[in-house]
This record gives sequence, C-alpha cells and structure tokens, in this order.
Amino acid sequence: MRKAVDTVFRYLAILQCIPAHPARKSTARILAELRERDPEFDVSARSMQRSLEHLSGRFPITCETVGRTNHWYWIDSHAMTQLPAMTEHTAFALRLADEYLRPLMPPATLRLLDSYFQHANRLLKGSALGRWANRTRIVSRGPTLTPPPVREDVQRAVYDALLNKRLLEINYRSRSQGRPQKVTLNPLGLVFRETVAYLVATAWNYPDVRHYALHRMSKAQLLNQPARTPPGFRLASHIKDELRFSYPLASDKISLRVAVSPEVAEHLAERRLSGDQRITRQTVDRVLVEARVADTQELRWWLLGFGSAVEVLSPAPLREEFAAQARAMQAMYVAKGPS
Amino acid sequence: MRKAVDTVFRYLAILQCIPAHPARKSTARILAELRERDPEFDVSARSMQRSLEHLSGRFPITCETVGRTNHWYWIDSHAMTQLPAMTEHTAFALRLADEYLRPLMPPATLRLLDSYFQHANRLLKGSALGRWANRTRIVSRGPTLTPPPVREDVQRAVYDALLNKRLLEINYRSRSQGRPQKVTLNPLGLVFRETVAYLVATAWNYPDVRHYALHRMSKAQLLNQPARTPPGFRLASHIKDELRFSYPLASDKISLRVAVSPEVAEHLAERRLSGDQRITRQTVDRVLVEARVADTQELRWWLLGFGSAVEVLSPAPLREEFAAQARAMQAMYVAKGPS
DNA sequence: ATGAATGCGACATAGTGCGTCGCTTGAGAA
DNA sequence: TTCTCAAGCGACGCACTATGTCGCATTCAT
Repeated sequence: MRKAVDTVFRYLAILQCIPAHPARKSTARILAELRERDPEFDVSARSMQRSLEHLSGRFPITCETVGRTNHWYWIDSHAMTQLPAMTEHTAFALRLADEYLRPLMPPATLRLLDSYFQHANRLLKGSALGRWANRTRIVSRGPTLTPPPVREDVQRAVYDALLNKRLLEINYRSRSQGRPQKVTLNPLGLVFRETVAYLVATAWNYPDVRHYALHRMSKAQLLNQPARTPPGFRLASHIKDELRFSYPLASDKISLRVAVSPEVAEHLAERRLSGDQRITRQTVDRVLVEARVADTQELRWWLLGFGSAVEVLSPAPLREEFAAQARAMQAMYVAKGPS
Repeated sequence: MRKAVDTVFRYLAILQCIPAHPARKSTARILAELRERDPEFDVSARSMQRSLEHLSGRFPITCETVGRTNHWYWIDSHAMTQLPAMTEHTAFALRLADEYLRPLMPPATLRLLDSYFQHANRLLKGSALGRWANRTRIVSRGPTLTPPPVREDVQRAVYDALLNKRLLEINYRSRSQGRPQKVTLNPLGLVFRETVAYLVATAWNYPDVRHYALHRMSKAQLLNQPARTPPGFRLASHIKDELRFSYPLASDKISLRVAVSPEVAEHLAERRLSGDQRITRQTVDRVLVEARVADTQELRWWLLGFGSAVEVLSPAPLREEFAAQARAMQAMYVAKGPS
C-alpha cells in the first residue's frame, strides 16, 4: 500500500543517505538508516531496490555488486548541489579562503575541502571574475614552506580514530630510529603546528603523553577497542605544561610597551595588538605603542621580525631578553666573517 | 510520464532557484527560470504552485504574499543540505579551516562562510568529537591581531563591483584627512594583507593606481557604468613595481645559506624552505641549511624572528643587511635604558 | 549441503502527481 | 467606481507509476 507520504521526499532522503565515493553503503543499510531517520519512510526492501535503481538513472550514483549485495555511492564526490544555492559572494569568499589556507593547512586535510573550492570556481568561471582570477592577491608574512606529505589513508585512519574514539595501530618511523616500528596508540588530541599535524596520544599502556607526526606514520589501522581519556587530561594545559611544541600558550598577560618606527606604527594602527592598544607619537621617527598582550613565544618571534624597527621598552624582563638577543646577534655577525 | 525521479530532480532545481533570505522570487519567475534551465521541466503553473507549497512543508522556505503574487525565499540562509551529504571527515576539516582562517581573514568575508562552519559544527556535535571540541589546537606564528571592522554593506558593494565590473562610489576617510570624501572608483583588484583588505583602483579619470582600505569606506554604492581595465594592467606586477605594500614579490631566487641551531634545523627538516633544501650538521649546536628561495621581505621577517638562532651566511648582501640590523639593535638596547 | 540473505522479474492495485477549468481576489488603469 | 488582468487556489478526473507480494535464482557462511 502506498502511504500518504510523498515518495519525492523519501527519494531525497535516500540521496542524502548515500555516501560519496570512497565509502559505500549496502541497500539494506540505507533502508535501515532511512527507517531510523523517519518511520514514515518505512517501505519494503523491494521498493528500496527499485528506488535506488531509478535514482541512478538521473543522479551520479552507482552500485558495486559484491557477492549478492549492492553497495551504493556517489560516483563523483566533487559533484555538489547545495541548498540554498551558493552565492557568487560566497564563492568569492571560498576562493579567498582557498588561497589563505593552501600554505597553512596540511595538504591531505585541505583535499577534503576541494569539493567546495571547485564548486566555487565553477560558479565564478561563468561570472566576470573568471577573467579576474588574478585580480586578487593575498600577501602574508613568512615564506611558503613546503609541508611534508601525509598519506591519505593514514590521515583517514587518524581522523577516524579521533572521531570514533578508537585505538589506533601505526607504523612509526621516529626521528631517532630509522626503521619503522609498530605502536598502538590511544589518541587524545590533534595539534597543528604550521602545516604539520601531530597526534597527541599515549602509547600502549604507558601513562606519558607523546606526540606523533602524521607524516612519519607509514601505516595506520583502526582497532576495535575504544580509546579512553586519562582523567583530567586537557589538551590546552597539556601543551602549556609540557612546552613540547615550544609554543607556550601563556594565560598571563603583560603590559607591553614598545617604541616603533612610523611604518610599523601605521601597520599596527590597522591591526591592533589588543583592544586597549594606545599609540602615541613621540618624535618624528619614533612612536610609542602600549598594549596588554599574552606573553607568548609567538609574540617574541613577531616582534623580533621587525628588527631594529621595534624596541621593547617594558616589561623589563622582556627588554632584557631582546637586549640579549641583540648582543648575541651582533657578536655573531662581528666575530666570524662570511664563509 | 511523471516519474518520481523526475519530480525529485525538478524539485531540486526549484530549490536551487529559490534565493536566500534578503532576496525573493515570484512563482512565475521561478517557473520561467526553470524552463530556461531545462525544457523538460516544463510544467503547468498550477503544478509549480503546488510544488512550492509542497516543498515548504519540508524545507525552510516560505513565501511572502504581496498583492496576489507569492514571493519565495529561504528563511534560514544558514540551513544547508547538500548532496552528497557532508562527511564527518570533511566537517572536521572545515572546523580546522575555520580556526586557521579566523585570525587571518577579514571578518566580513569570513562571515560569508559561516553556513559551512555552522553546518560542520552541527554535524560534529552528534559525533564523539562534540566533546572533543577542545581536542584540537592550532599553533601558529605571530600574535592574533585584531582586524579592523568592515561594514557588511561596504564589502557587498565592493565585491559586487569586482564581480560585475562596475564603477563604485565610496565615501573614503583617508588617513591624512579626517573628513570622509566622496570618490568614484574604477576597481582593478583586491589585495589582502594580513586581515586587511584593500581595493586596488583608479579614481575618477586619473591614470594612477591607488589602494583603498575597505575599513576606511563609510559608504559604498554601485554605479551602473561599466569599469574598464587600463591596457596591460596586471595586479602581480603592479604590486611588485609599486611596492605599495612593501611586500616585494621577488621573482628572482637567491641561494640562501644559513647556520641555525639544532632546534631550528629540526623545525626546517619538517617544513622545507624549498624542494632542494639541504641540511648539513656542522658542530653539535650548529647546522648548515642551504636552499634556493625567493628574495622577499617576508623571508627577512621570518629569518629575523629566530634572532640569534639563525645566522645568515650568504648571499653577502643579505648577510650585510642582517649584520646591519644586529648592529642597530645592539646600539638601540645599549644606548638607552628602559624608560 | 543446507539455510539465510539479497537481488530481481512479474503482476495487480490504488494512490497520487499533473493538467484543466473556473472562481476568487487584489492591483492598476480608465 | 468600474473594468481588466494576473496570480492563487479549490476541485475534478485521468493516467500512470510506485508499491507490496510472491517466487525464483544466486551467493556466502555454517
């Protein structure tokens, strides 16, 4: 008996249940998920078979027959229809996001977002910005560093382990040892440090938390055993305590006072260091900048990058740090001639 | 003739025709666009009315009745359904992208992507990673600078002008002059420099290309006159020539040789400066790094940020630059005491 | 080898999507 | 106001197709 509910919406629900290419779902599984989603969609197994067959005529889905059962999936995972449709403005923003992210994010992770970027590009190709492709440019600090390649399947396994809280077995080639070694990990978190991804985990039953770079894993396999979090573990405090990444995430703020050149002041006038930043002109080529900021390693790098265009005035310990750096650099360049 | 698959297909097309909230389309217009898109979608007007009513039961769309005609739109522009459905892995990647982008991209532009990030968050909330929200962390160089706010309508107008190649009339408050001034711009491109967006354009009929920061525009209005590009204009070469952003995009590569501390070497071992980077251990605490890299300002900032942990050996001019910087810094910190 | 599971062809049926018609209602023009 | 036009909407009827059921074939696991 045909129910009062429309078949149209059931068909849509079916399409949403079907996964994109690498994954697949059997007919029975789709039916089960459909029933779970909405009891109204309860139909006979035969109908589901027919529905899928019909849908495959109009939509890019196919089934792979293994044994007697059909496994369905979207052929072109980059084919994307989204509702409501993407705006030109959003497409433009996506194109920008792509450019921003490319030098920052691990390529394997970035590849997961390719559908969106491609979709945006397709949309813009029709518009005037197609020819305007090189009419936008993003200039950022720091050279473009080449990220180490991460195996696609390794990333998938690691993400799966995190998302499903499972143990993970990896072949790990540590920096010290040349030969890969099999390790069973209990994943706790993930840290990205400039395009390099590290899995934070405990190994076997050891209590100490360690970091495993994804690009050093030659193999990763999900285990069926559930992961467990040591009581009281928090990623933020772990990073802060261990300083394993030498990027202390200081919670304490300091009152920074620096004398900068007018150029740097102009720079800071637009991108404020903090909400309470104050800029005072002192002489023609000297501007005082005051702000309360977090006391981090990043801050030091950033300030140091300006060289002699920035002089740290206070707090005193920070000034002393910079003075020491200056002394060391000066000595370095005076002592030895270029080789 | 009517197959449910065809109906689903048409329904999807209808949903794609319907615009998100601020905009609206009349029933007749949707029907016309549908016919234009595919002659197979030719149905009676009555059917279209029924379809829309039907769809509004399951999707967040409504109509506003003005007079006798109904105008349809998506209520919640952040509501998102996509085919194939978003994967957990993709959602995870989106969450990461969000974190990466937030300190980098202008907020108004970022807001255009909110639908995706929200959708990803909704998806992850159901999964185990909901509680794992603070199980990922991104550590990057540089403090988080507060980007200047850009008016939403200003950004919209600027993007529209770029996408549709139109002239733009803005009220601009330049750094030198306090009072906003009305300017008519011929947009040529867009440059992002650390969360600040600049419109590259010529004003009125003047030939010289200038840069206008979006956050200094208090008003922006699209004009109906088409924009025109000066012959031979190319954004990349413009930036390079003008050095307006003091970020030279050098095309020439130099053979960089630096002596670094083992920590920095370790850092570089994972994120290579270039494909041909070579690392040679010299002494216990001194490692030689060689690579061919672009000769840019960014490179200088980046190297300088490491302070005395990096010594530039060659090319000689660069070494002299760094030696001069070291001398200047040293003099600066020696001469004056902290104030 | 046997049974369970899945796919698939066939068939009958009723439920529903769709075109058509005509009435109603609001807006603009005369 | 009145006339006209356009859009919405209720009603009706028909054709057609989606659905449940049955039975058979095939594959895999026990």
